[in-house]
Amino acid sequence: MILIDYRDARPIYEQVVERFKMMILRGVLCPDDKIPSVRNLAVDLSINPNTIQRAYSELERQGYIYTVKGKGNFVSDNGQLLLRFKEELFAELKKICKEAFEVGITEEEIIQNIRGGEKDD
Amino acid sequence: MILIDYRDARPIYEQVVERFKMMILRGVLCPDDKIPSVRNLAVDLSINPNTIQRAYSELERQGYIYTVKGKGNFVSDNGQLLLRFKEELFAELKKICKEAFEVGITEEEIIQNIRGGEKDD
Amino acid sequence: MILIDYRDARPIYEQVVERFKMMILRGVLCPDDKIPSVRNLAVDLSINPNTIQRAYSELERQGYIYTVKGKGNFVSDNGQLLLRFKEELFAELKKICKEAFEVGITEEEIIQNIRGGEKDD
Amino acid sequence: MILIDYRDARPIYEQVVERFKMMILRGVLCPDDKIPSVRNLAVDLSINPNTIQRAYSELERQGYIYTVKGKGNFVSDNGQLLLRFKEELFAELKKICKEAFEVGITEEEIIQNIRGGEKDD
DNA sequence: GTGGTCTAGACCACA
DNA sequence: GTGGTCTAGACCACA
Repeated sequence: MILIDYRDARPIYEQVVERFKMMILRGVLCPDDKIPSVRNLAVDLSINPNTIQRAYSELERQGYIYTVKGKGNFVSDNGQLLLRFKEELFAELKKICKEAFEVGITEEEIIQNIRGGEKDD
Repeated sequence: MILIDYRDARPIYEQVVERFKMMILRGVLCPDDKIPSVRNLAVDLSINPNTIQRAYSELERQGYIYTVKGKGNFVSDNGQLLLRFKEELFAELKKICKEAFEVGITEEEIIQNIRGGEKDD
Repeated sequence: MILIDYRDARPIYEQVVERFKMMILRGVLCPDDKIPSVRNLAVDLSINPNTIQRAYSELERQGYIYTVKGKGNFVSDNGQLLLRFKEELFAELKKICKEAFEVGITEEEIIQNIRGGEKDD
Repeated sequence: MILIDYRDARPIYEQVVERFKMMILRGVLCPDDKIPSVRNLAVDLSINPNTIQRAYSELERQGYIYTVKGKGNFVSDNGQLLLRFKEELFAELKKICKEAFEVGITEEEIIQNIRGGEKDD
C-alpha cells in the first residue's frame, strides 16, 4: 500500500504523507475509509510509530484525514483538497518556469517538453 | 551581488550556489571572471566562511567555477552548463507534471497555466 | 436526540455529556424525565456502551442526572445547575478576555463583537 | 521567561507555544529577536528537547517564528499575526456566547460580566 | 553549536 | 485496540 524509498532524500514521514495524499486525491481511498492504525502501519513498514504518527498529524493538519480518538484515522470528505493541491502544484511549476525564462529558455521549449507526457502515466 | 534570505527554508550555502549559477548562466558573470574570495564574500554577507567555502566547493563540483590555488576562484568556460541545467530543469518539470496527470490534471490545463509567464519575468 | 460529530476533535463521551447538559439546561429534558438506557443509546448511536456509561457517570458527577438501580437514569431536579453553568461559562469568557486585553484588544472591541449575536441563535 | 504549569491539563508543548505567542504579540519579543535554542530551553525547563522542538515547529507553522538552519530560531516580522489571533479569539468568544444564549443568558448579562476586566490586566 | 529526523519505549485517555 | 504526549538518546546537515 505504502512504499518507502530509503534512497529518497526526503524524510520518511514526508514520503508517507505524499503517498496518502496521492491515494486520496486519486480516489483510491474514499471519504470515511479507515486508514491503517499508527501501530499497524509502523509494523508493516518496519518504521517507528512516532514517524507514522507525525505523518498522520500532518495529513490531518492539511485536511486529508480526520482522527477519532480511540477509533482511528479516516479519510476526509473535503472537496477543496484537489483544488488546493492544484494551486500548490501550479505555483511550483511557475517557480521553475520563472527560473527557466531567466536563463533564456522559451515558453515553447517548455511546452514541447511537457506535451505527450500525459499518456506515459 | 548576492542576497541571502534568512527566512528562506533552504540552507544558506544552497542559496549562494543558486545565485552564482543563475548569474553565470545568464551571462552576468563571464568565463574567467574572478568571483569574490571566500573571506571577502563571508565578510560582505556576514556569513560564516565555512558556508561560503561549501558553496564554492559545490559550484566547482558542478563545473561552474574553477579554483587556482593562491589566486582565487574563477568562472568556468563550459558550454555544457546551460545544456545540463536545462536537462535538470526539464526533469523536475516532468516529475511535477507526472504527479499532476496522476490526479487528473490535463496537459492543456498545465500549458494554459504556464503560458504568459514568460513576459512577467 | 443526540448527534455525534466524528470529525469533532473532542472525545465522543464529551460530546454526549455536552448534548445532555444543554437539553437539560434549556428545559428540553425536565426533572425526573427518564433518559435512554446506556444500552439503547449505545445501539442508537452505534457507539460503544462504555462510552455512553462514561458520559452518564460524568453527568451524574456534575449533578445533571441521577441513577436508580434497576430502573434507569433520570434528570435531576437541581435548581443550582444553571447557576453553576453560568459561573463556569463566565469564567471561560473572562479567561479569554484577559488574553485579549494582554495583546491590546479593548473592552469596546470585544463588546462590539458580541453584540447582535443573540438573535443569530 | 517561560513557565510550565504541570497541573495544567494542556500538553507541555502547547503551553510553550502559547507563552511565545503572547510574548510576540505583546511585543516583548521583537522581529528578528533570537529565541533560546531548542537544547538550551530544554535544559532550562527540564523538558525533553523533542517537546521544545515540537513547540517551535508549531510556532513556525503558525508564522510566529522562522528557522535558520544551523543558526537558530528567530521572531517573524508578520503584521498579520495579531489580526489572525484576534479572529481566532473572537471566534472562540462567539462560540461561548452562542452556548450562553441557548440557555437563556442575555447579551447584557454577558457584557456586564466582561466590563471592568480590562483594568485587572 | 543549532535545528531536523528517527528509533525505542513508556504512559495516558478514549472506545 | 487506537491515537497523543513525552522522555531518552542517536545521528545528520548546516554554520
